[in-house]
Amino acid sequence: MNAEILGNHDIEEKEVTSEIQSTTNLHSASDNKSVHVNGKNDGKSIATVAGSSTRRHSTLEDPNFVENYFKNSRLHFIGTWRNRYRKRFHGSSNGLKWADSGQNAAEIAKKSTIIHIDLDCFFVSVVIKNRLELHDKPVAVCHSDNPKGTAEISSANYPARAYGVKAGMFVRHAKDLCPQLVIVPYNFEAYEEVADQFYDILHRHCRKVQALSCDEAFLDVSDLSDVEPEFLASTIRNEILETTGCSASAGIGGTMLMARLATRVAKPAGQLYISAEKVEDFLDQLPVGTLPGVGSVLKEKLVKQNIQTCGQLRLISKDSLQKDFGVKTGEMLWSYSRGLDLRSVTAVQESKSIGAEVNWGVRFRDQQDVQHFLQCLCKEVSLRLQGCEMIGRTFTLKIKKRKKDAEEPTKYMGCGDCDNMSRSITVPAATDDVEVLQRISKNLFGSFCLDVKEVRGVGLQVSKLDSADLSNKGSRTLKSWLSSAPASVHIEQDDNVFSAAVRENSDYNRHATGGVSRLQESESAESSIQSGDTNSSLPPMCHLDMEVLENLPPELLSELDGTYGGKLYELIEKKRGKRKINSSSPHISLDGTAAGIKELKSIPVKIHGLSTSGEKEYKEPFVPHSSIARTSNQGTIEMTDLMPSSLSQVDVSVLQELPEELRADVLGAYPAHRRQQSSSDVPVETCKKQDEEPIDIKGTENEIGFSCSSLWFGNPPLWTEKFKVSGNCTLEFFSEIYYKVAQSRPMLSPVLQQAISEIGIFHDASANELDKAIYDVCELLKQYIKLKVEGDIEEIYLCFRLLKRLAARSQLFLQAYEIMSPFVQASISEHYGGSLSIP
DNA sequence: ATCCTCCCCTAC
DNA sequence: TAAGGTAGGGGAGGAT
Repeated sequence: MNAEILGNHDIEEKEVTSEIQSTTNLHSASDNKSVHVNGKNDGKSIATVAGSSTRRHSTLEDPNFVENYFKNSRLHFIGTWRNRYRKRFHGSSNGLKWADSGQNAAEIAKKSTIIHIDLDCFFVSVVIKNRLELHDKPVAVCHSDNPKGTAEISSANYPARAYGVKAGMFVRHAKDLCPQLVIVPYNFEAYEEVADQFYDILHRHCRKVQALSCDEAFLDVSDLSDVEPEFLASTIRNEILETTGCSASAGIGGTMLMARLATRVAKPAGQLYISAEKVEDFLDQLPVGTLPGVGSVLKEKLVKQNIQTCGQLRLISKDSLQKDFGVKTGEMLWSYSRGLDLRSVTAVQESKSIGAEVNWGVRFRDQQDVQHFLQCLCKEVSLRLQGCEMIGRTFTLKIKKRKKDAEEPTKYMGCGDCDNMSRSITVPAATDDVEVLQRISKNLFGSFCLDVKEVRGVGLQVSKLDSADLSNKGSRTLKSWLSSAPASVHIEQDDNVFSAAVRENSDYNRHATGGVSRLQESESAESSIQSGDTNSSLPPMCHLDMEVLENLPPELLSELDGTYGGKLYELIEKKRGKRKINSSSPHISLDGTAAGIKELKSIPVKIHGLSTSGEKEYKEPFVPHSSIARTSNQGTIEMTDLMPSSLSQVDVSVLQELPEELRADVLGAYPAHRRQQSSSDVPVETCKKQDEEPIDIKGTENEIGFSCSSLWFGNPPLWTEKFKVSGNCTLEFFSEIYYKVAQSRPMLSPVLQQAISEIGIFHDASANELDKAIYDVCELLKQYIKLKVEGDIEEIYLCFRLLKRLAARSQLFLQAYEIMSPFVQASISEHYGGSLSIP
């Protein structure tokens, strides 16, 4: 596509070349399509006919807004075209893949011949290809023909362009320029069909085809020495015209850069070959803005330096360009201005991210609207991931928020002038699961602390992708981890953990206690937190403590905002505004919640997929980070929370300051996976008494092949007794430590940590005894891994880091560590399809 | 140095 | 009324 699309009206009318615009109601099954024109053009275009009076244009009125929106979005069509193409042609006999020729850059530059081919004003041409009577009339593609409207022209044919009609222009403006302009609606189905024909033809003539868009491709014809490139281009163009009814233009050159530049000149319905000798002349007077990669911003910068043409650009040294525009950009400018381009024609690359966003028609009244929208968006993203058979680990939520003084946008239902913000989180195991996406996006949204009425756009992007079939298991496990809960607890599937917990009072108190115990990770933690009376009503907003609010985890804050009818964020913003803060900065000034957000962003444990390696993504668990450890007088919290929305993001003292019912809500909102984890912190018998699903620690052989007997059974667990009488002083020592630090919290990590802090160097026993001790420790670890691998991988990670530290001081632990490392990897791999990296 | 996140810019 | 998406790349700046 060349560029006729886009163009942001509210800002400027930018010249664009692409032609892809779209049109259409075609796929929509809705019975109320609009029809703009019926083949007449008597100088008056025919107004849109709406079939139903209840057309819905915003998130406020249409529960299926997201879905419908994408069906009708031209930009969505363009944006997703590449994926459709990939599916259609990838692996087919057309063979998008070819072996690397192994040429070096210089050879490529010398010998290559590239053809760039591009359909002329694609979106218009396709729609009018069978309507000859329109061919010499000015025609544009647009959603609506209302001359007063703010519908955007998506593509205009050449007669229309002669009047100055351009893509991106509002219809009313276009009609000012050209009153007889004929408006035709999009026809996405036809675009797909023509694009398929187009690529069929290209593949028939050339093996090396790189698809740029539905109407634009590069062909590397260097190997086709028996065919004259110009003749080939002309053959292809003729075939395209005959088959599709649409004209195409072609550029031919020694590099992708020159081929593409040639096409611009060749349009419409022509072709141009730029030989090596003519490159310099061609570039000399070429405006810098014409170069690919130079958009409006860069062009402005260049023009400010009085650099208008490539000839002028060539006079600047590479160093200077790199200094002014960055290393890569400077290099690009330097090369392109000389016609140099080292890129080679390649098949579609692996995708690095998948996402969906909506910045039109987004209007929310309250938290509920937001949640519904996020749900739909997550569903969409999840489906796209599944469609590509990908899963991902990093989730980025993008928000458009009305600028402080921005008025209602000129464009109907547009986003207008907005501040953009984005936040991301990386989780340990990749997923495509819609529920996980929902939970995560909800948290991320909460972290922005927005007045929902100001939101004008929302997008969710998933990156750190992995192939779904490789890591299937990991995804399942992550899902079960996130959504699991003790059997007796009913968790709302509508992801409203908050209200579910409040309804279920008894469970809720119990979990609240579990939550507290989780918070008291340090030795001398004391708890004065108790659940409050949940029956009392919420305190008036004016009684809320701002600091307390701002330290709540984002999810909870957004929940609370909901219970206050969406007024809470407004209040916070207002107070914050008074305190100072440059809220006009697009660089988010959410410092009030920064603590929680920081936690959200850092994931201490990471499993990297089988295909990735060498990633570093760890947070040192022993270094207390963020305000939690800093401000808590309850001791240090060692591990950050794996998942968003954890109570561990909250300073305990903050909890204590909360009004009782809020505190109860906080504890009730404690996420499901944490509750389970917490309950597993409770001695096993206690769990049983409470009728919770007992943790399976009885002697079943698991898949990896060890007996999971009972070392961790009981409180204190059996191993402590066994170690106490082992006769090995190190083991005895561990047993003692357990009683000292872990009795209230039967976990291994505090024991290991304490061992590290109490002992400098371990005095290992004699060889004989040592073997026995190693065996005992390994057995203990094995059973512990089995116990924790599903529900608390962080704990395993932490233990192994500690173990590694112990290994430096003790032969016993060194060997245990070496023996257990492969074991823990196998276990992690089995459950998550990845490995645990212990730096 | 090298990584990461949060942007912005660009193409289509 | 109208459907301002999607994805890659790069730079700034901070963490390690």
